[in-house]
Amino acid sequence: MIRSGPLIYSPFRGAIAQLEEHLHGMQGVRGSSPRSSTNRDETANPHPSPARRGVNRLRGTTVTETADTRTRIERYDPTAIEPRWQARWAELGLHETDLEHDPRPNYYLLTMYPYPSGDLHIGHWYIVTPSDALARYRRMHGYNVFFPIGFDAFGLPAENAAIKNGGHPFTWTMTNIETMRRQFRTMGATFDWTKEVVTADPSYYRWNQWLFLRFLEAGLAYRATSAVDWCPNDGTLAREQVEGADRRCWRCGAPVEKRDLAQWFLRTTAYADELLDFSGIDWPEPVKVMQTNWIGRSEGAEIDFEVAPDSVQPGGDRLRVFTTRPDTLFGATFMVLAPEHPLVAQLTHPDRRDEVTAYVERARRETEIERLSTEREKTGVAIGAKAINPVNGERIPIFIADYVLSGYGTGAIMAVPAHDERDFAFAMKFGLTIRRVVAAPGVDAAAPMEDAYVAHASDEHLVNSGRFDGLSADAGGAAIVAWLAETGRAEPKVTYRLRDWLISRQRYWGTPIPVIYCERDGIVPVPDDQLPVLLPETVDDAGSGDNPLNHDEAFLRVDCPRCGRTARRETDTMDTFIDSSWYWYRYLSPDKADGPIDRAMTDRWTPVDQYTGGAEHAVMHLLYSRFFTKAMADCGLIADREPFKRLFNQGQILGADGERMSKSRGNVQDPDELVSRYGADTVRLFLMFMGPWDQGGPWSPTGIGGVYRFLNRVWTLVLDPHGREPGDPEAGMLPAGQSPAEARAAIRSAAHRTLRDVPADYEAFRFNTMIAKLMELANTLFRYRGTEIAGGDEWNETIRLLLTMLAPAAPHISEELWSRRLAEAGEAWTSIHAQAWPEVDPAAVVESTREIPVQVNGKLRDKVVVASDATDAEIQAAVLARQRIAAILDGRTPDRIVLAGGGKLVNLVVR
RNA sequence: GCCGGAGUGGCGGAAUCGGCAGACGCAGCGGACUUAAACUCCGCGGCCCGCAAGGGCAUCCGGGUUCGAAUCCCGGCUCCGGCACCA
Repeated sequence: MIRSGPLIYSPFRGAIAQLEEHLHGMQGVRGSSPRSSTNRDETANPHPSPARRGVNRLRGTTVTETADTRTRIERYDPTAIEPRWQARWAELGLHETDLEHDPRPNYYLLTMYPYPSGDLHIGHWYIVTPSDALARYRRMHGYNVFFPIGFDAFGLPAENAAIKNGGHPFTWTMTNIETMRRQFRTMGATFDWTKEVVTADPSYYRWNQWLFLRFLEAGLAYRATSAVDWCPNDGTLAREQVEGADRRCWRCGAPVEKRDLAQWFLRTTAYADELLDFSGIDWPEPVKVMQTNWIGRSEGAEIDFEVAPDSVQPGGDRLRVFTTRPDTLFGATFMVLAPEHPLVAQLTHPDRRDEVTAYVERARRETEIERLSTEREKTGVAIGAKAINPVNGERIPIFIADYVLSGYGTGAIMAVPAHDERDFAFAMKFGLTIRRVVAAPGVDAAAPMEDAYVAHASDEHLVNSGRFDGLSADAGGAAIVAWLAETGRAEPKVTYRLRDWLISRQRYWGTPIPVIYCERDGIVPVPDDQLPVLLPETVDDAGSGDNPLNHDEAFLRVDCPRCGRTARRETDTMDTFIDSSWYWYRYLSPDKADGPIDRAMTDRWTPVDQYTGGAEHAVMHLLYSRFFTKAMADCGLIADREPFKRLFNQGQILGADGERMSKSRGNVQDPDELVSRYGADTVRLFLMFMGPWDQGGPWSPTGIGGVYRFLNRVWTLVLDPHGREPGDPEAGMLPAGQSPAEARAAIRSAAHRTLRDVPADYEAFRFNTMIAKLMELANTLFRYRGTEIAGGDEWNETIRLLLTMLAPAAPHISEELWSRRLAEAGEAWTSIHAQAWPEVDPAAVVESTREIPVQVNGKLRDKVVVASDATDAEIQAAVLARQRIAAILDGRTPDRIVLAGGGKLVNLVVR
C-alpha cells in the first residue's frame, strides 16, 4: 500500500472479525485504516538537495576546469530520488481518482489484476509499467484517469501451498499480497489503492454468490450431470488447467480422465450469437478470431433417420443427426452414435449386447487423450440395428464409435464415407459401402475412391442422388432439406462448438456456491439475507486431495430455508474465473455493502476505455467477461453489453531459456537487483524500449546500460548545460557553418518535431519508438552542450519539452529535474505529472530547405537540396544540373522523370 | 491437419497509404580524457571488391506486377501462438 496504515498479516480469525465490521459499514481486509491519510509530510520543498549551486558555479568555466565536471556535478542517484517521489505522490494523493465530482472527461484504464503468487517478477513490470505510462500520459491530456488494481486471490496455488506447509490459504494469500503491494510501490505505478479489490475477501465473494443467485433466477445457471476433467494425482481440474494436444494436467503432467459428477453450469451458449458480434469494440484481430473459432458456429441441418423394423425393433424410433453437408445425404451409408447416446441400450440387438456394453465401458474408462487422439485408428461396434435413409429408403447399419462426441450436435451422425475423412477411415476398416454423391467436372461418378473427397468447390455437382443429380452442392443441399422439411424429417439448424461454462470446483479455496440440498425441497438457493456463505476457518486437508468442505460437519449442516429441516450445503466452490468476470465493476464501489455494483458509477465509468493484458486469456477470461456483462445487463444490473471498449494484448517476457517464467523452472527474473542498481525509471524504460509491447520475448538485461546512459545524459543536460567534454574535440563549438540563430532554430525545430510525433507512439503503444525519438532529441541537444546557445530560451524550452514527454515513462527523474528547474527559477513547485501536455508550434517544424534523393533506374545515385517550396520544374532542373547525374546519364536523355510523392523522391528512367 | 502471427546486420529492433533499408540501442573497433583502469565523451560501423573515388550484392527462398517492392500478388520453407475426430 502506498498509504500509511497497519499492514495486514491477519490470521483468518481476524479477517472474519473484520468482515463483521465491514458489513456494518467499517472496513475489509484491505490494508488502509482509515482510508483518508492523516500523517502527511508537511515538507514544503520536495527536493532537499538541489544542485543549483554546482550548476551556477560551472557557468562560463573553461575547458580545463570542466575536466572535473564529471566528478563535480551531483551524480544521478535513482535510489535516492525514487522513494522520495513515491512517498510524495502518495502523500498528495495524486493518483486517487475522484469518481464522482471531477469535471474532466473520465478515462477508465484497466490492467489485468495479478494472482498473488508472492513475488513480483520482471514479467509483472512488463505488464504494469507501460500501462502506468499510459495512465500518466492521459492525465497530462486532461483526463480524469481511473487506474485501479487488486488481487485475484482465490485459486489452487494457495491451497496446495497450505496443504504442503500446513498453513492456511488465507494466511499464505494475504502475506503474499502484502509483499506484492510493497513491491508494486517500487515501480512508481500510479494505482489508486483506495479502490483495491481482493477477491478472497468475503466482502467481494459474497457478491459472486449474489450474482450467481440472480443468474439462477434468470435461468442462466443450472445444475446437470457431466463429465469433468479429472487428474489421478491432483483431482479435478479446470478446463484451462488441462494443457496441450495430449490433454495433460498442468501440475503433474498426468493424462486427464473424465468423471461423471453433478455440476453447476452457466448458460454461456445462450449468448453464442451475440458473442460473435464484435462491432463497436476495438479489439485485436487475433483475439476476435480465437473467440470466433472457439464459439465455432456451424450452419447445417438436423435430419431424422427412422429405425428400421426387424425381429427385435418395432421401428419408428427417430435418430436425429446434425450435418453441415445435407447435400451428401444420398451418400450416407451407415450411422454412428456416440457411445453415451441415450438410445444405445434400447436399440442394441440382444446378440450384440455383450460387445456393445464392453465398448461403452471401455470408452468411459479411457482417458481423454486416448479417446480424442486423431492419430489412433478408428474403433467402433455395430449395434445390430438398422436405420432408414430418408431420401432413398436404404436400410443402413448403425454403429457406436468414440469418434462421435456426445456433447456436440445430437451425439449422432449420418456417415458419408465418400465425403468425410473420418467416415472414410471407418468405412475402410469395417468394409462399408462408399458411394460418391458429389463430383467435380469430368469425374467418373462410378469410379472407386481412394480418399474422401471433401473439397467444397463451386463447380461440383451432385451424382447418384436421384432427382437432385446435376445440382450444385449448395443448391442440392438446400433442396434436399426443403424436401424433407415438408414431411417434418429435417430442419435447418445452427450448432455451436461453445459449451456452457462448468463452474463447479471440488476445492476449498474459492467462493462457496450458495445452494442447499433439502430432501423435501430439493435445490434451495441460499436467501440473500443469509449471504455470504463463508468458508469455514479450519481446514482439515489431511492431504486426501478431496475437498475438505465435504468433511466439515459444521459447514455442511444447515436448516432448509424453506421447510426448516436439516439439509446439506453444496460443497463445491466456484471457478475463480467468476471472480475475474466482473471485478472492474467492483473497483468503482469496493466498499458498497448493499449490492455488488453502484449503478450510477457504472453508468458513468464503464465500459472500460482501455484494457491491457495477455493474449493467453483470449478465450477464457475475456470471453467469460463478455458473457458476464451481457448476463448482468439482462438481469438489469448494468447498462453495458460489452465490458472493454478497447483491448491491447501485451506480449509475455519469457525466461532467458525462452520458456515461460515459473518458479518450478527456476528461470524467474527478479527485478530488485536491477532496480537497486539502475533505478525503477531505467527498468521501466528498458522494458518499454526492448521492442514492441505486444511482442514480449526472452528476457535479457543486455542493453539496459544504454537506457541508463540515456537518463544520465538527460540528467547532465539539465544540471550542467554549459559543461564541456574534454573527449570531444569540437566541444563548445557550433556545428561548422551554423550561426547561433540557426542553431537555436535547429534545436527548437527538433523539439517540436519530436513533440509532433511522440503522441502517436503513445496512443498506439509504440513505446520503443517513442523512446528512440526522445533519445534522438537528447542526442541533438547534447551536440550543443557547452556552446553559446546552451541555457538560452530555446534550450530551456527544449529541455522542458523533453522532460514533459519523458515524464509518463520515466516519472521519477522527470519529476526530480522538473522540480530543480522550478526551484532554480524561484517558482513554486507543481508536479510535472500535473502539467498539461504541450502544444506543437507549427512554425517551428517547417524547414526552409529539403534534401531529395535521386534515383537512376531505381538506384539511389545522388541527393539534391532544394527550397522546401520548390516546384516540380525547379526540382527537375536542379536534378539535371547535377554533375553526378550528368555523368551517370552519360549523354543519354531520360525517357521519363518520375517525381514521386509530391517531390519526395526523383527517379530518372533511362532506356 | 485447421486457424492466426512473424521471418530485416553479430544482437534487440526501425522503416509497411510501394519511394533514401538498417532509426534508436547493445555488443565491437578507433580516438580523447586519466599516472593507469573504470566512468564519460567524440568518431566508425550490412556484406564483398577497391588505397580511394566508386562499384557490386543485400530485408527467409523462387517467380511476378511496377519507373521503383522489406512493403503488393502467386508458389514454397522455417519459427511462434491457438484449436484438436466439432460431423
